Amino acid sequence: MADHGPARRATIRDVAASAEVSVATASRVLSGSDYPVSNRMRAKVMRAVAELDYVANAHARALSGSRPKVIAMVSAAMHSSFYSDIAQSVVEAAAEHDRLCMYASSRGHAETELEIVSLLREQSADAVILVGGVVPTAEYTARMTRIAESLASVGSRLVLCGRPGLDPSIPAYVVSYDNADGAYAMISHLASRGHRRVLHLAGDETNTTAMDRVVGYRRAVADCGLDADPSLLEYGRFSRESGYQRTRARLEAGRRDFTAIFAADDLVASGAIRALGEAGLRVPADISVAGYNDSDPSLDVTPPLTTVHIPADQMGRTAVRLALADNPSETVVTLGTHIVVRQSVAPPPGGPS
Amino acid sequence: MADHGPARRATIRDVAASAEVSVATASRVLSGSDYPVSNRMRAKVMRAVAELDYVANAHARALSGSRPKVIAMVSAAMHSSFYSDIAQSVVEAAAEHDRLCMYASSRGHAETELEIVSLLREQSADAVILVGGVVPTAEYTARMTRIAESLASVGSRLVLCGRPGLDPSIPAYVVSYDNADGAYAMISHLASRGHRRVLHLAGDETNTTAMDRVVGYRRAVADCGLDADPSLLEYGRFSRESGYQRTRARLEAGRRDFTAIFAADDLVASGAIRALGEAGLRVPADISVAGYNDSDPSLDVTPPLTTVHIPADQMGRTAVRLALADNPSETVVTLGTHIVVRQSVAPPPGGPS
DNA sequence: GGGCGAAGAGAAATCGGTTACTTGAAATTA
DNA sequence: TAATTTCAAGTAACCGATTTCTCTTCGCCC
Repeated sequence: MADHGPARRATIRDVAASAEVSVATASRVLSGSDYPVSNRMRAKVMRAVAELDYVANAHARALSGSRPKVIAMVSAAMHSSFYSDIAQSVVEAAAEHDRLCMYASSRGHAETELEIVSLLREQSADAVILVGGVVPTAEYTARMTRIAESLASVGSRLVLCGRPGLDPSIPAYVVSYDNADGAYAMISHLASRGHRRVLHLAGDETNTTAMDRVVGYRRAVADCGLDADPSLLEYGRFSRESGYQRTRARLEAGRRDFTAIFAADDLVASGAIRALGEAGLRVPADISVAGYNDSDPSLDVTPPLTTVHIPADQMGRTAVRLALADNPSETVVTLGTHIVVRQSVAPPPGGPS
Repeated sequence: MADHGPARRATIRDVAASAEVSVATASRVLSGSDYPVSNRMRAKVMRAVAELDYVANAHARALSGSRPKVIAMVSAAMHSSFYSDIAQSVVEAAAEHDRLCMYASSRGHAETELEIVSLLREQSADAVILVGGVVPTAEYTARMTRIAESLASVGSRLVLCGRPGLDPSIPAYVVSYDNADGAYAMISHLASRGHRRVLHLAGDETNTTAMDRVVGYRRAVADCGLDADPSLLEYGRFSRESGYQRTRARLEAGRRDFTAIFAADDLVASGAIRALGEAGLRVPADISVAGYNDSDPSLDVTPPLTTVHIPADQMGRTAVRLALADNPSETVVTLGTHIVVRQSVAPPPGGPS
C-alpha cells in the first residue's frame, strides 16, 4: 500500500500474475471475448483487477485488432449555438454507441482543417465528421476528395454535416438540411402575412449555407409575387454585429423601403432587432423580423423570434448513425426544416398592401 | 495505382522499404528525433511518405514511449454558452500545444461522470479536465479523491475547472473564478445606484456555484446596508424557464417588493426580463436586472444585460497550462471576475430611497 | 476400455511504432 | 600509418494488449 516507487501503471501481465492465470486468460475475461473461460478463473481475474485498479491501455488494444472506439468532429468553432448544439448531439449519440468524441476547431481556415484531418487520420477513428458551411471552390472539392480518400485508406469514414456532398464515386457520407426550403417557407410565411417587400440580410456570398438560403429566398419571392427588387438583398457576415450594422446603415440612409427583414440567421436577426429598436421602430408592429437556426438568441430577443428550426439534434444522431452503421443504405440524408412561429412577425403596418 | 486489394494501411515498414532505408531511419525522420540523419536519407524517406500517403499510427506511437497528445474534458453539457465558451478555449489552447481534445458529456449525472473518467483513463491522456459546478456531498469528495488517484496512477493529471478543490494531499489542479466576489461586486453596484431591496433569483441550493453567489450576495447586502429580508432570496434552477416562472409567480402573488433583480445567471435573467415585460414593467426604468456569466443571452436581451463577466477564455487556457506545465508552480488558480455595465440597471423609480 | 470431441488453459506471434545497442566507414589524431 | 573518435546507418528488443495455435484434461459413446 505504501509503495512510493515510480508508480508504474498496472498491465494485464500484472493482473495475470496477481490472479495466477495466464495473460491469455486475463485478456479473454477483460475483452469480453466469447472464448470459454471457467467461472473460477473469471472470478480470480476480476478480483485482481479490482485490487490493482487496473484499466486496459486503449492504445495497446487499438494496436492489436480492435478499432479504437472514437468519433472525431471538426467545426469552425464551438462557441456558437449552431455548432455547440450539433456537437452536443454528436457527443450524446456517440456515447450511446459507446464511443468517445475527439474534437478540434478549424477556426474557419481551410488549411487548418486539412492539418487537423491529417492529425485525426493518425487516430484511426471510426469516422471524422466535418461540420458547417464552406466556400465551395474547385480547390475545396479537390481538397475534400483528397481527405475522403486518405481517410478511407486508414479505414475511417468521412461524414459531411451541413455542407455539400462530393462526387458519388468519392467515399463520403452527407447529412444536411435544406437551406433553400427553409428560406422558401419563411418567405412564404411573410408573404401570407401580407408583406411585399422583404429585406434579406444574407450571409457571406461565397458560403454554401448563405447561398442556399438566398436561392430559397429568390424562388419564394418569385413564386409569391413579392417585389423582386435586387436592392432588397444584402450580403454580409453571419454575426450579430453585421446584422446591427447593416440595418442601421440602411435606416440612416433613409432606405426604409421594406416591411420585413429575413435575416441570414438568428444572430443577424438579433443585431437587426437592436438597430430597429434604436431607430424607434417596433417589432413586429412596424417591421417584422425572421431568423434562421432556432438557436440561442431566438428566445432571448424581444419579441421571441419567428425562425427556421434546424434539426441540430437529428443531425448529430444521423451523422453518428451513418458513421457506424454496418451497411448504411443511404449515403446522403437530407433532413427537413420547419418554421417556428413566435412573435416577431405580424402583418405590415398598413395591413396587407 | 489500380490496386484494389484489401487496402491495407501503409506502415513505417512500407515506407522504409519504399525508401530503401531501415525502419529505424524512417522512424527517426518521422518522429522528429534529434538523432542525426543525413539529408539524403531524410529526403528519400519524405518522398516515400508522400508517395504512400503515409500517416503514423497514433496508437502504436502511444504504446512505445511517447505519451499520446490528447487532453480530455468532461462537462454536464455542451449546448450552453457557459460550457461551450470554456470548451472553445480548451480546444484552442490544446491546439496551440499541439494536442487534440477528447470530449464527453456527463449530462450532470455523477455516476456517468465516473464511468466517463474510467473510460478516459484508458486513453492515458495528458490530463482530464472536469468542468462545472457540483453538489459537494461527502460522497462527491470521496469519488473525486478516487478519480484523482486513479488518474494519477496512469499518469494523467486531473484539473478541476469551476468547482471546488480537494484536500491538498490529493493530486489535482484547480482553476476557478470567484463567484462570491462577483456577486458582491454586482450587489455593490446595485446599491450604489440606490437600490435597497434586491431580489436574488439564486440557483440550485445544493450547487457550489449557486451557493458561492449567495454567499457574496449576503455579504454585500450586509456590508452595503441593504434590506436583509430573507424572502428576497429564492432558490431555483439555472434556466430561462426558471427565471421566468419565479418572476411571474412573484409578480402574480402581488409581491412587487423589490426594485432590482440579481439573477443566478444570464439565462435566469433573460427569463425574468420576459416575465417583467409581460407584466408591463420596463427594464430598467421600473425594475433593474443583473445577470451572471456574460454569456450569450446578455447581448440579445433588451436592454443589454449588466452582468458579471467570467473569464471563460482564460479558464480554458489556464486549465490547459496547468495540465501541461512541467512544474506548475501553483496548484490552485483563482481568476478574477468583473462586472460589465450595460443598460439593464438604473436607479429605482423614485430615486435613491 | 479405447477413441473422439469439446472445454479450458497456456505459449507465443502479432499489431506498428520507438530506441538502446551494434556496427562499419570516414575523419581525426598521434 | 596505426589508433581513436565521430557520424550515420542498421538490428532487434520492447511497449501492452489480442488471438491463433498447441496441449492437456475430461466426459461420452460404442
